[in-house]
This record gives sequence, C-alpha cells and structure tokens, in this order.
Amino acid sequence: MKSSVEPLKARRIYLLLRDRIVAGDLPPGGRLPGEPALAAEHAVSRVTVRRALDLLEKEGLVQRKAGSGTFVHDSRAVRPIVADLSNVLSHLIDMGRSTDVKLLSFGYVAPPEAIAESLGLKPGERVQRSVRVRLIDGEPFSYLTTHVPEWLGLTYSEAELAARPLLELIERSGVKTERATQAINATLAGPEAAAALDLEIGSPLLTLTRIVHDPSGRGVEHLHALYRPDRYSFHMDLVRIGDDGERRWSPALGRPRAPSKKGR
Amino acid sequence: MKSSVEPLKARRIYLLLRDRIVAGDLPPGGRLPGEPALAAEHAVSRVTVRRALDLLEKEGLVQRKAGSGTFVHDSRAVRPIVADLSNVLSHLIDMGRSTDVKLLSFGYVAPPEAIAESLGLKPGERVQRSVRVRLIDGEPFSYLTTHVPEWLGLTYSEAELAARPLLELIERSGVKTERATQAINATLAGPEAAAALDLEIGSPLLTLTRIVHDPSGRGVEHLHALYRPDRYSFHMDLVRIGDDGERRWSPALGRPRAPSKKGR
DNA sequence: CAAAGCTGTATTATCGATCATACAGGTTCC
DNA sequence: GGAACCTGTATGATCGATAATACAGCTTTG
Repeated sequence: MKSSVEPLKARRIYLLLRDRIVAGDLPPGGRLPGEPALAAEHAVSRVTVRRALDLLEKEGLVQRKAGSGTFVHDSRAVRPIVADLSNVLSHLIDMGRSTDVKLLSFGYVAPPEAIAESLGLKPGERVQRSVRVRLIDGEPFSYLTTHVPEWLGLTYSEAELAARPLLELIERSGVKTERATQAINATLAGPEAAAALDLEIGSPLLTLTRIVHDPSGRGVEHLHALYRPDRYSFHMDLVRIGDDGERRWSPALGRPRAPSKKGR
Repeated sequence: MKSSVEPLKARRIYLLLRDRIVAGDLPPGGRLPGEPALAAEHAVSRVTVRRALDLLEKEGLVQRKAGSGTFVHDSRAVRPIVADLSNVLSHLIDMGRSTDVKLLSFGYVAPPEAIAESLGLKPGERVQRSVRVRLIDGEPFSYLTTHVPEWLGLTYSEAELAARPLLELIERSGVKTERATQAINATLAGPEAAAALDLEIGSPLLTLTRIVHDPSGRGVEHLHALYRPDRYSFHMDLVRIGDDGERRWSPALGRPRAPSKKGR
C-alpha cells in the first residue's frame, strides 16, 4: 500500500503553531521556542521551520526580531469584523455603505443546475451572475458570487450593482424580500477566490450560502459568500429558554449589542 | 523577488474541480472532461491531474469508470448533518443522545491565558480540559475541546463525561446556564484534529467557540468545536423585519422547520 | 567586553513531486 | 469489427522541497 501523500511539512508545522497561538496556548507577546528547538522537536530541518514561521509572519500572527527571537503578535494587526447574527444581512447593507466593493465579473449566463433548482427557475431560464469583492480599509475580506433571475437582474445596471448593495436594488425593483434560508460552512480557497482575497490557494474560508425568496416563495437571489476567517466571523449571543425538560439555546434578539468598550 | 511557494499543483486542481462540483457547475451524474483535456487546460501533466482526481474519488465526490470516464457522484455518500441555528445547542444535546462520543483526553491543567480570561478565572485557578470526538454512524464529524472551571468539573466523573452531554452535567450540578456567546469561523485541520476526524492535515474545518455563563456572569464552560464541513453545517431560516427605512434579517424562531419535501 | 543565543543567509545533497512519454485494457459509437 | 475515446499503469528525466551544515550579524545576559 502506497503511503498517502504528505503535502508539505512546512505547512504541517505552520498549522501546529498557528493552532497553539489562536488557542492562546502561546500567549500574545510571548516568545516561542527558537528555530533550532522547533526543528528538533518536530524532527525537521531548520529551513522547514523557517518556512512555517514565514507563513505565520505573513499572516501577522508572529513578529520576528533578528538576534532576539520570534514573538506572538499581541495586537493582531487587522481585527476581524464581527457580524452579529441577529442582523446578518442588514449588517451587510451597512457594510455596503462603509466599505469598498469591486465588481469582478458581470453577465448573463445559463445557471448551474443546483442554482437553477434552488431559485426555482424554469428550464432554459437565464440568470445574472456577478462576482464582487468587498474590502475594508483597502483589504479584501469577502468574495461574493450572486445569481439573480434574468427578469430581476435587468432592472438595474452593472454600474448600479458596483455601487449599491444587491438587496437594495432588488427591493427597489418592487420585489418584496420576506424569507431567506442560509447555510454556514467552511472550504478551501480556490485559485480565483485566493487571488481576489489576497490569500494562498488552500487557505481556509468561511462560506455563507443564502437563498432569498419573495412572499410567493419565488427565489430572487442566490448568494455564495466566501469570507477570510482572519477578517470576518459570525458572532451571536444566546439565551437559554424553555422549561427544564426542554431547554434550548436561542439567539438573543432585539437587544442591541453593547458597544465595545475596548479603547483599541 | 522569489516567487511564492506553490504548495502542490495537484491540490490546486483538486480544489478547482471540487469547487465546480459543489457549486453545481458540474452537475451530479455528469461526466467531467477527460484527464488529457484537464491536463492541457491547466497546463499540467496528466499524472498530476490523476492525483487530483484521486483525492476527489477518495472523498466520494467523483466515481471513475475505466475506459468510460470520471463522473460526478450524484448521491453524495454522506449527507451533512444540518444544525438548525434556532436551537444550536439543544440540537447538540440531541446529538449527544443519538450519536457516539469518544473521550480522547481528560484532565486538570493550568488554562491558557485566553481561556482563563474568557471564563473570568482568578490567576492560578485550574480547569478541567477534555477532548472528545462525536461520531455519526461510526464516522467522526466533530472534535470538541472543552474547558470547565475546576470546582465545576469535580462534580462529575470522567466516565459520566464520556456518556452524557457536558451541558447536562453542568446543569445537574445546580449551576444555571442562562447566557452564552459564540463565534463561528473556519480553520485548517491541525495534526491531532485531522487524525481524530479522519482527514488530511490542512483540510478545512468549521469552528464554533462558545462561552457559557451562569446568571451571575461567571463563565462555566468554554467550548471549542471543530466540524467536518462535509458532514456538518449550520442552517437557518431568516425573516425580514422592520420598517422600510430599517429593514433587517432576523432568525426565524419558534416555527419548526418544514420537513424537507425532496424525495431523494 | 565576551559568551551565548537568536534570526538571516548561503551551500550542497537528497528525496519526493511533477513531467513527458509510452502502452495496456475497457468503453462507446459507427 | 474497428476507430476513437477513456482510465489504469509504468518508465526515466526534471524540478522543487527538504536536509545538513556553516557562517554572518544582532540581542541579551553576565
């Protein structure tokens, strides 16, 4: 039996160290073992350890000081944007107003089968497909692929899509958006997403797939979003409800989140 | 400038094809381009294309037929478990009752700084640390690392933790769990998690970090969960609420999910 | 200052991933 | 049947990742 392929030892050590850092095992500001020590510990060459540390440094997780050591970066340069789940999408509309959007692709195509089905399209019906990237402070953090039925897509122009949130354009057209279903998952960055998000191929990404329906149940928007996990994550507050036999967690709604007191 | 490291071309092509498959671009049951065609398209040797296809086949995404071609597997072998967000945690209690749990590690340790802080522990206070794996139909799908203050952890035994959901044990001890905050994100599998979840190192994982508080605000549980995205994902229904000027999405609560109508 | 430790850099050697090519055997279609 | 495709398999050559080693320059410590 051929042994399975080992995809880069450097990557393995990078992952190990990264886990220990984000888990708080190696506290911020602390110095991690020297390169020779790490090399011995993992039974690899020092060159390989260095490449792992290169990756960590490029992500801003560690800071190297020649002659001194390698330290866990305490104030992570870019703080992740926190998306409160109680207003998942409105937060995105806010985002659309306070961040930059780059439109990478725009056009009308025949939809993939899965998307046609989820939107409830008739066979042969075409869709508008757009790919956008959102940036915060000039840095990309999300890669959005949307599919909208052609009849709806035609109510706005390419320039409008580049400037305004898609949901706003949809509602402007008179379509009511009442319900949506969404799924949150994880994947690896493919070549296009990696390039757009300024990442290595194979980096982890948060995914959000949302299908928006109008009151009649007709699908009006299929959104596939990829997020850089270091710049974006979903947060939510939960409260425990129900009687003893049937206690559950439920998202804490309505209550606006207390403003962050951190001075930064 | 040295060009950045390209970690395995085979992996790159694997990711490309995988994306097209899960996006529905290559419809289930369909045949994908021949190996020579793929090799030419990506400017890569056929051997490399084969290794990418090997990965896809091992994940059950494609099926190869000698002499005929490579086809997208239409009935994906393992369906992801769907976690409805309206009862994120109670669903986990249900899981705990209908799935197997393996306890990989159990003990009392000094907590990492980040965890001590999030639980509001006094300096020097120790915690119970446990690592568990959940399996569905004998297949692992989640890797759970929990930290509980020592005084609380001592109210149950290692054997009880292996048999019953942790939150149940906490509540049994008389501690009231009222509030929790959680964050959903994505990472790559490190060596231990990869081994426990039967994955390659560097596979993508969904992460859930939850901190449970009692009514006085004291932290009683710190949970770090890693999920295999092919076997687990978060789903939720949203409704649009609010007046025109301030419309938002809100999780649809209470209403039990309509049973899926798909025959399949 | 000097010793010890660290990161930064370079060199050569080895091993694995990838390439280019060729051929065997199955499937599809005419 | 036979041509044209496909996957499965094997070969030797090439290139990149890793190993082993050495040294320069900086920082910290005594």
